[in-house]
Amino acid sequence: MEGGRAPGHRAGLTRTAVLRAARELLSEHGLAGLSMRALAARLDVAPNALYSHVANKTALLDALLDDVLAGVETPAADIEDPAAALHRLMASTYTVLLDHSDLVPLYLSRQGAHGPNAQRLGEITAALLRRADVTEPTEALRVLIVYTIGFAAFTSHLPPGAGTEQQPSAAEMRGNFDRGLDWLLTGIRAAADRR
Amino acid sequence: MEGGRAPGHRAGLTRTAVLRAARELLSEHGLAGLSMRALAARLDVAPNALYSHVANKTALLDALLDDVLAGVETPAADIEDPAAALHRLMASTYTVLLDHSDLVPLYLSRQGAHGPNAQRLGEITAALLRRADVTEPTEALRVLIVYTIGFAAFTSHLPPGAGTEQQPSAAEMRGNFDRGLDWLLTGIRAAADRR
DNA sequence: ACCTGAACACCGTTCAAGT
DNA sequence: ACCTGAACACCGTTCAAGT
Repeated sequence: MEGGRAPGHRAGLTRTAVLRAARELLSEHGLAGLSMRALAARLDVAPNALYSHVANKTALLDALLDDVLAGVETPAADIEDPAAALHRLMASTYTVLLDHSDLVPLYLSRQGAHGPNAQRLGEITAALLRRADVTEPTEALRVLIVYTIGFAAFTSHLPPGAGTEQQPSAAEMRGNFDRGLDWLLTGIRAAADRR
Repeated sequence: MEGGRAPGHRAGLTRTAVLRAARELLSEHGLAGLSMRALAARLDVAPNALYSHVANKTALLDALLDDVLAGVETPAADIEDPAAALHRLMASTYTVLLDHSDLVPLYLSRQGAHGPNAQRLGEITAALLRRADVTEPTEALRVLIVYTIGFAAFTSHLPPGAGTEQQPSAAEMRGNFDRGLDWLLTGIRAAADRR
């Protein structure tokens, strides 16, 4: 009687609740811990009840992937220095991906997300590349995306105590990412200037 | 009596035979089809018999990963143009990875292979970077490896009939890879020249 | 419309026992 | 040393049935 939106005695499961529980399960137990059965158990529901709210596990994961990208910091459309803005945009993407490192392997196996957030980021990046007079903005966009997700995938799989030659620390990888991003953007602009 | 090396009536399983069967299973049914049970069935053996020859599934996959790298074409140690040799080496790696596209996701989740073949390739690449007067050969090496495996991972997951804006064809991806590799090597050399 | 019980067709791995 | 039978503790998904 006090405003609860579930009138009856049913579980009152929601798609939103399913996705939230999936995120919690993921951050607590990793990708391996996110099974449909574990998810159902956490929601006090039979495993197959989930299929009333998500088509299947793949669809659930796709929704999770696109949601994460909402956290990427995007520059204003009329920013002065498009080259610097490109660096910041990719760096922010890298940060956000690593904040959800359990999901990173999935970005790779699906070639990124494809929901509304992913689409928006792609358009912003393409616009910046055009404003930076890059001759092949479509190719450069793909290279930057692959580079960023690939690097995040490598970094996300580091074991907790790392710092050897074979297993660099996350901080070292971050440094490598930034340096490589500079090299890439330098090379892209050199090609544009040469035209 | 005619030279068979298995004297008795046992299966006569070998580590080599297990690995070979795993490669066959992989190329025929993909990574999802490579289960320990399917592998045992193909070898007419109980599932747990495999554990006499490989420690577990992870060890089996690690061996598979390093084996593939034996196919990468390496330049002579005294090649004239180290920059061009670097491009060819990474391009050959990309080709070899895509020839075994089912394994590519595994390279990522384990940050490359770590067997003898992987080690040898790493040393050759590092030597080329030093000969090209790159100021940070270790960082450049990691960036190149991540770039190559990352790109292969993207390409390897393309659905058979591809060619749209969202889903480029494998040929387009190959072009993107080469262009991006040029950009990267250009940026790396620009940093070296600037010093 | 949403949820349950039960089942189907699988996994990787371990253990005790045989030869 | 190598293999088997049997089991343990899981998976994702579907189907028929209930409310």
